Amino acid sequence: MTTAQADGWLNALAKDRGDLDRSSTAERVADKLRARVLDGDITPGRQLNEKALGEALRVSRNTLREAFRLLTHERLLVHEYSKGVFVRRPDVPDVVDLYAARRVIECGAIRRWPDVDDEARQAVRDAVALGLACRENDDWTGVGTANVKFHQAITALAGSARLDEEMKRLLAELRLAFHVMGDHEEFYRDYLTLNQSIVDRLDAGEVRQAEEALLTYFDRAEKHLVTGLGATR
Amino acid sequence: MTTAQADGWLNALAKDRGDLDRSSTAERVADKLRARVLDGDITPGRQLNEKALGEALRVSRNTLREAFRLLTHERLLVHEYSKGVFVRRPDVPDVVDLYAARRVIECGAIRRWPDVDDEARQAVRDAVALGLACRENDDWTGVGTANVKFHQAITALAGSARLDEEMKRLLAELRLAFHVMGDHEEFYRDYLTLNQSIVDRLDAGEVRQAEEALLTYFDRAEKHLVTGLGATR
DNA sequence: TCCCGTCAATTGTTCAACAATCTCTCAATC
DNA sequence: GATTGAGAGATTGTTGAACAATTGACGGGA
Repeated sequence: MTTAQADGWLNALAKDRGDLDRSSTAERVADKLRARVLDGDITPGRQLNEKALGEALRVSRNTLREAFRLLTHERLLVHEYSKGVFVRRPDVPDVVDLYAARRVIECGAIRRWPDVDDEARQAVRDAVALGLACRENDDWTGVGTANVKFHQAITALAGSARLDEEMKRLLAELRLAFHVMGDHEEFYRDYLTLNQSIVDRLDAGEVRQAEEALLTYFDRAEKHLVTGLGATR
Repeated sequence: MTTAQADGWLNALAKDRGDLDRSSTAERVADKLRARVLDGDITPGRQLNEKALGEALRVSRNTLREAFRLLTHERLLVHEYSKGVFVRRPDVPDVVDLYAARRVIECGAIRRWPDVDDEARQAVRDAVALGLACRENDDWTGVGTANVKFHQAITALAGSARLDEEMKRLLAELRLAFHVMGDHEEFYRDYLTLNQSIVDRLDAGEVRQAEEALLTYFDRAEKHLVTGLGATR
């Protein structure tokens, strides 16, 4: 047996284990593609050619196809048999589905507010503060990512890593929808103040009202996207 | 243009389109493996050897690896770099995480009861009825699957296909946990009566009480699994 | 205009090969 | 006896090539 002190070192090391986990080539390729897709560099609906992409990234077709599989399961790509993979292009039913899911998950999570530890709560407050700071500097991209952080922090209140993962996927998909209709960043202005009011109500112990405000946010954002997408067809 | 009658044929055919969608070999392989894993034929923790499995199923390693990717994303398998894939073996933190997610999703979904159409409600009632019928015949496996159907029907109240998919994954993972501790089917007896009371309260318009009963179910099931899993180490 | 082959391009699938990595065994050492 | 190190064998990671199957576009003919 080791000493208690040695155990402390071991535990500390165990925390860093993640850094040691090498990733496969397919995962690294997926990382690169994911970034391109989420930044809108590869526009929704566009096909990803296996041969061309494989040569550009210097990986074999097999490895590239593994990366495609990963991103398809993240719903960033869609796979049509014998046709290839395309960047997902969310439509109106998709958006409705996504917000139905968000309403359930985030409203369910926000109710846990009184029960969770303060670290989780602080993450929610920090996200709003970050958004305010970014607005101060007219950094609207920053406001957008802060908004994503806010909703991830809300989800984290539930205390489920699996739910956090799913929310990450849902938000990524919504980002695609924004790209389809051409990201009008000024809308974040409204959302930011709404987030602020949600936190205020939470801190005032008015969880029920905070949930209502959250639902208002969802209604507004959903309508925003639905009308925006409807105009593109 | 075709006649209205021809359009009727077309619409009828369009419904069968799903059957025509060929699935890739990898997906069919994944289907077979999924069934084996969920039935407990391949026990949690066991490694899946690429060469041996590929020869047994008569598919190439590449195709098999694609199937592995699919099941890994469904959380039925875990992939360790340079080591291979293993049947997931949920532990106590996994179970806690899973139930945290279920609490949020299913409680959020059940609140939609007053708003949803009757078809969705009937699915919930049918699942309970199916469970009762199976118990009548001492078909405890059937009671188990009816219980799964019940919770899927609850989730479906939210009206999000994405949420339904996620719940399917969560429940599959829980099935693995049951296999780890050795499925004691008699426990379903309690769950069935609890489900019954949930439906009764819903039909009485007592949504709030139904949610409480659901939470009771989660607490009991979680404790059941946690103690069961704790005993295995 | 519509129908129907033809053909090039792309994807689906398999195979073989080699590199990288892990695991097990067996000594050697302290 | 416990630990360390080297080496062999097995398994996975990745690639490139090959061929079959499918798609989509092009153009000829009615």
